[in-house]
Amino acid sequence: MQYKNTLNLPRTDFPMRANLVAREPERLKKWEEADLYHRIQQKNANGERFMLHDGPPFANGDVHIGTALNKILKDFIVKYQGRRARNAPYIPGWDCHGLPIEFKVAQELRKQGVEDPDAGTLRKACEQYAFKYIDVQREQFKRLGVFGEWEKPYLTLDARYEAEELRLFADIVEQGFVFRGRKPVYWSIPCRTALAEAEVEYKEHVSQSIYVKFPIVGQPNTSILIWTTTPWTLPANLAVAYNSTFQYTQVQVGDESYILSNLLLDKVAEECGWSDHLIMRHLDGQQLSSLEYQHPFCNRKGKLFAGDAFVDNTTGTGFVHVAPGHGLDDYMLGREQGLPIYSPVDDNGCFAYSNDLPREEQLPETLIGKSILEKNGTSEANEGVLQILRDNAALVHQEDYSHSYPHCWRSKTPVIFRAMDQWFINIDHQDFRQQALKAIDNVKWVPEWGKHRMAGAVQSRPDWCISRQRTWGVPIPAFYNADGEAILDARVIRGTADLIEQHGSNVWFEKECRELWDLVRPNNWTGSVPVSQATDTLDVWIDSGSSSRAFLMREKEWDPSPAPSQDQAPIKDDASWRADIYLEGSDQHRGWFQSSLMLSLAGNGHPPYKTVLTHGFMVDADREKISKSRSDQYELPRTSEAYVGKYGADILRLWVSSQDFRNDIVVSEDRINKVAETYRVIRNALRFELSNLYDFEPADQTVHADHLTLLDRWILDELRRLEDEVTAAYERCEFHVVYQRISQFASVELSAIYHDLVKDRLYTEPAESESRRSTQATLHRLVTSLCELLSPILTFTADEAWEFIPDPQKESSVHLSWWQPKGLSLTETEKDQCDRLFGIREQVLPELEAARQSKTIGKALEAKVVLRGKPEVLELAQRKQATLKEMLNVSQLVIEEPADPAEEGLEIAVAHADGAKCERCWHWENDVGHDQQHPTLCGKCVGAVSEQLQQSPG
RNA sequence: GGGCCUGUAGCUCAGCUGGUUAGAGCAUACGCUUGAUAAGCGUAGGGUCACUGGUUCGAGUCCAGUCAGGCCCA
Repeated sequence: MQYKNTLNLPRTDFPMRANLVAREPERLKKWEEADLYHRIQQKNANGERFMLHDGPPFANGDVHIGTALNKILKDFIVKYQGRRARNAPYIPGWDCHGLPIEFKVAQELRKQGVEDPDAGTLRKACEQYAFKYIDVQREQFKRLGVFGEWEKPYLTLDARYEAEELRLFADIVEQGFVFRGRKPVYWSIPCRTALAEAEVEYKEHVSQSIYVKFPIVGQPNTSILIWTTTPWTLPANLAVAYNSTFQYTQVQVGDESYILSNLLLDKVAEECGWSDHLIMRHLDGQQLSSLEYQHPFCNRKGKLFAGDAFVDNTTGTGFVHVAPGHGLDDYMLGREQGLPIYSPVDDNGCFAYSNDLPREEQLPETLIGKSILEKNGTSEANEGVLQILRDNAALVHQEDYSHSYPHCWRSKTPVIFRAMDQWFINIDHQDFRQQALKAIDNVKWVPEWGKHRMAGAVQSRPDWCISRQRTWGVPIPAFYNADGEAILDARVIRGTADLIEQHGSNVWFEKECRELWDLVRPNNWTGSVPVSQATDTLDVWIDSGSSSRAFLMREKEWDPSPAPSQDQAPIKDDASWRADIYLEGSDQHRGWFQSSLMLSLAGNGHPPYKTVLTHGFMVDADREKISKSRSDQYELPRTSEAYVGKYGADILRLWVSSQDFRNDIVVSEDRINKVAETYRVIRNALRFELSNLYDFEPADQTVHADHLTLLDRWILDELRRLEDEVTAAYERCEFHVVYQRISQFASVELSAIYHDLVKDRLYTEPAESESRRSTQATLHRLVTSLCELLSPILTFTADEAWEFIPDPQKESSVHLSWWQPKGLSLTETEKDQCDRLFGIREQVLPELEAARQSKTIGKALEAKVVLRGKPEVLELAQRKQATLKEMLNVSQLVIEEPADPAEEGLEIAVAHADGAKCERCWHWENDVGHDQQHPTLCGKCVGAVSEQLQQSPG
């Protein structure tokens, strides 16, 4: 007879192999058909509100693995909150405007032969492009198992969004934050256009490197020696920068005396061919700051300032000529020191007078009209300046200098830096910077250093340049009058917002000025009449940074989830619209976190968030940043799709959970493979539990907690601890703690101990026996709880396992289930008993191993363990002998008094078990063969088999 | 160059306010099992806590510096 068939061996259709890549899409479809996200929202509609506000990714390209990480982390939080019955919607967003799209689209249009598209054409194409990638990314995000309002995301190109953004902007304008100023931008002369960083290509270029004498006022024949590689910027020179940490030296060369950096002296002397220069004295920053110099060919004087940030010791003379209209460092220094942003260059790239200085202090007339654009390697402007320097005997040295220099991506010519009129937000308006710092203090930052970093960023940030000479963005609703003066008025902006809400922002670019003005002009307008509208767009950081107004404050319009029922009291807090949490990479301290804070604080009076959580960046296996230039060395492209396609979303999600995201995140195949091992351990533990519940009906077969066996109660006490710790970790968003705790619980408490020990009773006891039902009731609680605890992370697997749990009462998906603790607490007595019994086990296990090593036994069931000790030592072992025998997993346990009564402690002996091996339960028993009908069975199994035969005869 | 942060076994993490021979899990090696079997169990090895110096009776834990790496700024 096949006694194996009389055992209650595990059965389940829950597969051991996950095959996630193939199976996950099926489950996604199922969720979609069931409208699962909305069902969760319905169920939690009356729960406590928890709003995680999505930082909108840029609608461009495939989802990068780093973006996937961000979305998965957000999903952990939202899913956890939902499982705790909180009303936690997730409305994803997309950042749709901006240069990368415009740049890409312009290239594509050029390929189609459209050289200079008008604004309307370009914007239409950009919009299409953005929508295309919203679709692409939406599918990729959904594939990750992220739940959300995918079909109704918030988009920064949405007319409603743009309108609200402008209304927020109007409020800020009204308060006087916005002013017009000048700032240098990249300028392409042939294209007659400003360029953004992304439109600039760095190429090798040969420039003229020159040392120029700047005579010191009041010290005849004494000059500071400056260095530049752009002679044409000299007419715009207004200052000289030194480094206050360097030492400077005055040297005598013939009749002339020069001041320069001590460390660069030898190099300069060699280049200039000084053979017998004499060091006269050393100067420090203090002394330099009191000097004044005469411009070498313009009728004005300048001062020296410390510019430690950009004056270095590797090239030049240690003095950098400063032209605030022609360089970013120069501009910053100029702003600090209150210098004019002087840029005597017109749109054609030719020298021209400007309004920023009195005419008599400006450049010599002979230079006017000379072009900076290079032809065959030389430019009129450079040559003109060099000639004047030579004429004035101010040129000390000149040579060719090859270096990397920015070029226009279209015309391939070197770009120039040129100051242009821009709109700015004055960060210090009405003490705003201090207000912002105070607000930062009242936000919770996780990790805490985020606060310092944010404060540091706000402290040092310059005024915010918010205008861009671009087309694909929200227009700045400014006009110009006949005198070229700009008109920026809050009422006009609000009028424009209304217009845009109706027609979209293309209307601004498509309508003639007069028509537009008629539509947006305030009724009581008394100002000048515009002749043209501005074509600048707002910095895209204004777009996403306005989401507090455009999304959070009008969130009900974006979130179609059911509203809470009437009986809930409305929230009185006047800042109830604030998001509970923002979660983005640490780069956003200077990006979205900051733009959102500044705009919301200025426009809404509050920060937009209560808590800001940051995650680190992805790095390679060798902890270096992921770089495109090394992409061919990587196993997989760094896209979400590549990883999902190879491992499945749940492995990717588990990998995200496995690392402390506040630090850098290491991404490598090796790492993910290790996580996949953990996944298998967890999956197998679930499978074992499910496979032993095939004949369990929780409704009428469950065993009350009080009647469970000690071992069952013990594991449920462990489960309670797990539930507490995991829940606390979820609350703190420490998902790596969840991962560690659950994976260790699965491999130690469950697999190595509990599952291993209860197999015997599950398989060999009669199906209906109390101890088996007790264990099944316990397994049922375990697997239910594990599915719930895992569901935010293993979104697919937890739901898959959930379906196999026998329970007619349960929700149709684990994601609809509110967490109920399934653990329990042992009494003090029980706890003490368990501690001591496991203590004995700890001592016996090594002895069993020794017996195995010496081939006395193979598996533990072949062993007989003899414990000897004083009665008081063995009292518990005696009382709980059956439990202890089970815990040791041996066939025979003998408890004896010691041969020598003086002997202290516990003596352990292991021998081969007596009797014969029972064919059915594999225990070694002395009563095997006592039954005639079942000569190979032990007495217990004879009983079990007979019972079974009676119940199902035949 | 500046600001912020990180650096504990091959990997992922613990290690609270400084206190006995630095802990888990995974991975590895070697056994056992073959009734969770492309599974399960056991045992073992593996760390000068990045480095150097300091404070202290005592430091992975505090301080200073160095090195490596990350984000941001310049």
